[in-house]
Order: sequence, then C-alpha cells, then structure tokens
Amino acid sequence: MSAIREYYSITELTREFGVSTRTLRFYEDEGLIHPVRRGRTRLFRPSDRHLLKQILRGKRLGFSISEIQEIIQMYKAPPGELGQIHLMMKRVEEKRGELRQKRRDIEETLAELDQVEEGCIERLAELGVNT
Amino acid sequence: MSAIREYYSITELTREFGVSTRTLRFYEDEGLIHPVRRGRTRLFRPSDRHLLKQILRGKRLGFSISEIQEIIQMYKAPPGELGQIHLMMKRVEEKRGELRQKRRDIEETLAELDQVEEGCIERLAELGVNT
DNA sequence: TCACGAATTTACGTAAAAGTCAATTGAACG
DNA sequence: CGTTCAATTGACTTTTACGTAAATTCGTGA
Repeated sequence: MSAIREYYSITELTREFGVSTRTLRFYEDEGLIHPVRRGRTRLFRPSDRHLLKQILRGKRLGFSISEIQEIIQMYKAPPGELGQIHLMMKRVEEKRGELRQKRRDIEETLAELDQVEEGCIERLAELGVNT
Repeated sequence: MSAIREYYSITELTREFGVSTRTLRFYEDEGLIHPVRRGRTRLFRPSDRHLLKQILRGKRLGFSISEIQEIIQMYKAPPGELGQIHLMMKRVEEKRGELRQKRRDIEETLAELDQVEEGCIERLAELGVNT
C-alpha cells in the first residue's frame, strides 16, 4: 500500500489523468491551481491533485473554465460577511439547478439510447439471429 | 389549446429556445438539422424542432457538435447489416458509459455543494443569525 | 409603387481551450 | 565533464462554435 505522496511531478499527474502538461500550466495561468515550486519546477501537492480531479469533473459536465473557477471558489472557506454568505447560498442554489437539469438531460438521453438498443435487438431478430 | 404546428419560422425557434439564427443555420451547415424550404426561406417542422431540443440537450451535457451528430445518427433507423448493428450496439454502450460517468460527477458535485451550504449555515449561526 | 420587416448568403472576426514548436535550464548519471 | 532527460517559458497556431456586418431578396401592406 502506498502512503499519500507529499508531491507529484507534472508528468505523474498528466499520466494519471490523461491530460497534457500544457493543460496543467494553462490551469495554473488561469488561477485554478497553485502548485508550489522547487526552483522553477512545479510540485503538485495532494490538494492540487484533488483540485485537478474537481476541475476535470467540471470539464466532463461541460462547464467552462470560468464556471469551474466559480465552483472551486465556493469550496474554499465560506465568506465572513453576512451579505456574502447569502450571495453564496444563492449561487449554490443556482448551480444545483443547473446540475439537476443536466441530470434530467442524462436520464432522457439514457432512455432514448435504450430505445435505440431495442430497435437493434428487433432488427437482429428479424435477421434471424438467435432463433 | 394550440394544435401541433405544421411549420415554425426560424425566429420562432430562436425565441422559444433562446438561440440565434446564426446558430440554427450553423447546425444546418453541420448537417444536424434539415429544415425544408419555401423559396429560400427555411421552414422548420415539428421533427426539426424536436431534433433541436435534442441538440440543445447534448450541448448542456457538454457534448461537441460532432458527438451530438453521432448520437443523433443513432436515433435514426437502425442499420440493416449485421456488423453495423453490432457496431451500433457497441456505440450505444459506450455512450451509456459516458452518461453514467457524468451522472456520478453530478452526484459528487451536488454533495459538495451541500457541504458548502452547510458551511454557510454554520457561519450564519456563528454570526448570531436566527438565535 | 415604395417602403418595411423578416429572411437570406457571404465573409470575416473572435473567445475559449488547449496544441505545437523552439529555445533554455537544471539535475543527475556514468 | 559531457550528455541526456524532464521541465520550463514564450510565442504562435489550431479547433470549435458561433458573433457580426454587409449586401441582397422576398412578401406585404399603405
């Protein structure tokens, strides 16, 4: 069993997650991640790795970089000021709405794919497969 | 009650779905939709409108135009040839995999948003709100 | 008939998200 | 010490998905 690593190199992460170094540097430029440095070389901590996971999750869901930024900001400590807190709770509710919509979209698409499959199975039957 | 319309104008659809005419023409250029014509003017049938719904659903899920093309192709009649049918069933299963991944991503994100909200509520309590 | 509003085509522009290439820099190894 | 390998920066390029503007056409109503 491998203990939790202190640091990951950039290529370790690119291999693990199937992204390029350019991508990771791009995310850093955009302020999504902040790996530390030894000299000029980036060192990614477990927290950076975790953040990257969240970024890629957002990408899979079709969120843009700036939208992902927004979401990531929410994960950081909740703000101190009253108005800010309410604003954040409003943002959370909005994101929930988007995600629920996406979930409905997924269910609908899955249902349609089921129909496609059924059609295929029927065609196979017509062709005399497995009779 | 309004019966099902025979045709929709391009602007009717743009208003209903909140997209531009440019977008609809672009989708036509890309071969996603095929409205009929009266002279040069496009006439969108209910089936085109339905297709557009599916396209926008795909967009919300972060699929690219070409991926949406692929999915739409599946909705058309299942192919006749045996090998083609098996290929299509394989594609269906792949898409299902992607969609299930997205669904997991959604659940995880929703769970994290719940935590964000809880953090907010705690902060509110600390600030003496509603005590 | 003239003007209008809605639609068209053609063409160029653009923002986002990287890809690609070149030149450089250390660090390490035999 | 030379070289090799991983990493860096900087600049330019590319792809996707439209936006935008110009010039034109068509049907309709005053």
